[in-house]
Amino acid sequence: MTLTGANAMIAPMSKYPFREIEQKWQAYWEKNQSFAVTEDEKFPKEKRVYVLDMFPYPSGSGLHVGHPEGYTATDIYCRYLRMNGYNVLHPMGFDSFGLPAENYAIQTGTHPKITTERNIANFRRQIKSLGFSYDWSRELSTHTSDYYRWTQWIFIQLFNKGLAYESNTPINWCDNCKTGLANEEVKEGRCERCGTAVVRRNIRQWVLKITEYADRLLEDLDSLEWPESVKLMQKNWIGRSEGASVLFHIDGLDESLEVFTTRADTLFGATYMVVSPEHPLVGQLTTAENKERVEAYLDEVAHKSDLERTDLAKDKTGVFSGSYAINPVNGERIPIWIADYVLISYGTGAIMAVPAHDERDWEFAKKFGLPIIEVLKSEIDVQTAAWTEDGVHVNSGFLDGLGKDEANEKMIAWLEERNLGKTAINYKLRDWIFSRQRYWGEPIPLVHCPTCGTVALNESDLPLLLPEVTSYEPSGTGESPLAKIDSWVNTTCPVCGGPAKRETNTMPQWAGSCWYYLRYIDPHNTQEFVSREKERYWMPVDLYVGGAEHAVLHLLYARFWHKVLHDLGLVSTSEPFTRLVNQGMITSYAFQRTDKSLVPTDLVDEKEDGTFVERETGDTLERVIAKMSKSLKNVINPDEIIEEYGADSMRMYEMFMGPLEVSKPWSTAGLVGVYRFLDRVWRLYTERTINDREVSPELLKTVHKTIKKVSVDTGNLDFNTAIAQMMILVNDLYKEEDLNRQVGETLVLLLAPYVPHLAEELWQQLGHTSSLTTATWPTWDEALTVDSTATLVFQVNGKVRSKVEAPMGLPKDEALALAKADEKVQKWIEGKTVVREIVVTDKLVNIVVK
RNA sequence: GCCGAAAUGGUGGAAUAGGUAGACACAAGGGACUUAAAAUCCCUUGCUCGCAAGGGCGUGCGGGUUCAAUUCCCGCUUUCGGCACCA
Repeated sequence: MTLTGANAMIAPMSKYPFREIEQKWQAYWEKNQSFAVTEDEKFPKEKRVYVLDMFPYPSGSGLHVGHPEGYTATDIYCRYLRMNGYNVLHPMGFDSFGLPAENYAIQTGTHPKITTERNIANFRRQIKSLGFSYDWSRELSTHTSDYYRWTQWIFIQLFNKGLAYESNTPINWCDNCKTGLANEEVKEGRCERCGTAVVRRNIRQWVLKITEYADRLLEDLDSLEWPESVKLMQKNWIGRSEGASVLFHIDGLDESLEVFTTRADTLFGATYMVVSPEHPLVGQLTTAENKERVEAYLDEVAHKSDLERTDLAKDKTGVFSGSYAINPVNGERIPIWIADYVLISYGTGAIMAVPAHDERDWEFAKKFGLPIIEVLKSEIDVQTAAWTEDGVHVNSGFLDGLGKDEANEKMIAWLEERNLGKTAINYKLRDWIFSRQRYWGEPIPLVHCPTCGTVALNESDLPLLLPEVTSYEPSGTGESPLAKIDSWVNTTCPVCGGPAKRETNTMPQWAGSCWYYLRYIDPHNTQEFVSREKERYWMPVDLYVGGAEHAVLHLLYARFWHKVLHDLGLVSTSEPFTRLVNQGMITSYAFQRTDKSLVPTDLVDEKEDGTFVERETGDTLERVIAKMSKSLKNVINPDEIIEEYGADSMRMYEMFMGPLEVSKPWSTAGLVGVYRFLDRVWRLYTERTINDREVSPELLKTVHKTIKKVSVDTGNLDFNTAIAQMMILVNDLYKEEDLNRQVGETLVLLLAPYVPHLAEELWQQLGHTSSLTTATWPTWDEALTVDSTATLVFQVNGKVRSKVEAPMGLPKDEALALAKADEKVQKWIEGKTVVREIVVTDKLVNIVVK
């Protein structure tokens, strides 16, 4: 019983010697430095292209089949561009600081550098085994001091520009492990390692002022050729909203509460206010008789995990502070409540509540018996539900009868006149918390001096090396392991020379990936992070391919750094990545019981009729598509695929599966189909006579159509349809007795970007002594791609009744006559009245009858 | 809940300035070769009624626009991805 549906291996049975071929040509490319590029001035600007892959984190589990998908796509594109006369920069490297290596170090005591470099070696071997045309002389890893020296240097530029500041901000804290946790270490509100509920704890952090760039990060999105969905995600993440800030005086206190609202026009309906539990005025607002209850509430909130606090389904909670604010439009005294549905991180941390027209405010008002006043004419009773649609203003004094925009404008003008409010803009985007209390990251190159304050290291003192430590455990105080090394922490101030202490925080993993694309341009420069001239030669990145999981954070952070560098005059472009393509995820098949639980693939049998059963119980299972995961035993290992079928099959199959951008399930059976195709190609050249006998006009047409389709599709990254067309050509060639040399050469050239090893080998067997890497892409003759006849479809009332082959460009009246003369058509129009006749040249004739 | 993407044969997918639905491949079936099997080559293959000729149905579901809808419009359903009370 085979398990084809579960991706069992199917041993190939043929002679196509992919192992020897692939080893031979990989060695050839390496020896000849075939893909090393220089800033050659003979290429004009428009013939220089920078094609970038998102570099991988070298994890211990090795390359996933998802990695080669994007890498193959860019590789094909690069090889295609080179054959079309472009100078192509195509580098690869490793994003090698990061949590898994550190956690492994904590468990085993192995230095993260050792595991990381071992993993890099494995990744490099795996990537090279696929024959990608990277310029390996430019390889970089973010954890090396040659690299992070410049990451630190860029940080100093940000610091000197006033874009870095210290702030106490909450982090995820595990009381048991005595350590801060990254978001990805928090699973369902609990510590991933020990299961303890995660609490929030304030800690001193370095923060970068990305919000200062919010508007530009938003506006410049319009200039980018990125997927609309990614642009939209970034837009929503930045979350610009226009509204007004309004001041509410607090009754009996010499203080005001400022709120941000997008609907100042509903101010007459504001019946209470809410401040976030972390709001700085909470203490002052709380009156003596409410003190106990407020404190109990604050305590309760502090002990809630983020999960509990942000659970949308939960009941609203809150407590009355005892204080009242004055609604500026009508002088009403309205109660001030404290509730955790108001976030300190957005707006001012305080809101005016308009329960009649806001879901959340309505729920809260109902629960605590607060008044609900309709101010927008509603189609429902606002006492029974919130009315969140538009309506003309009622109960709103000078706004009555007005629509939303007009009322809003009038209200803001009214507030401005009295100094009670003004237009305001708010962003969801928050400043970027940039420090981590970790070992395996770039040390932040700052020193805390008792006399000079916090100062940056001199640039000549970079790199600030990551010191050796004896233990990778966090310090237990929330500080990084670096804080435990007195000899490292105690230093001298770079300004006054007096005793000072080093910053012990390290940078987040994002730091290295924020600028790596610039370092590839000039990776061995010891004087600058990148030379001006080289930067101008290559930037911006023309095509950037990677997973959609980086749609927001990495791409937003990198854009932010790039804009800062641009403002400092250090890079020439205002955006780093002109065109972005997200490759889809490669999923796998999984097997589902009727209760929707999944069964690991190795416990499934496929029956003769193609259905699947659970081996132990014999129950029928449904085949579904799921992410590859270790627990489901449906992970495909690229090494095994390359061993069994070769790198060329792997490359071409991943491109043939479907469009690059969509997610698609891996099927080893499908891979075998591509393997068979390559084997057919091989035998075409090795088992047939190659001669110069003239080819038939039909075959010549297929050849030119193929050149055209493969050229256009490859340029558009539509690889699946390009491959299909090459298969059509090969099928046609199999109908011939021998192989025309020129046609054979053309096919090899078209195959070259897709299956470079096989193509090089065939090219050599055809007698060429130079590598395909310098060959010229074939051109097509448009005249030879045009068909002489077209299939005319005859429809009666929109239904296809007959088809004929007719000469191209047949005049409409002749086409119509042809249709009317058609026997089958006549049968359908016989005895009926023709009411309309539609002729589409070379396509169809539609006769409408009654 | 909100935002986004998608839904086409047994399977992956092709085709949209509206004009032959199912290219190419997998799987399945048949044939050739073979002592036999594998490999290879050739053929068939959306469903359905029919001996056939031929007909009917068919691109998630329900409507609409049109001579003509996978494609455009309105309303749903489901799946996947992202975000989490954003005032």
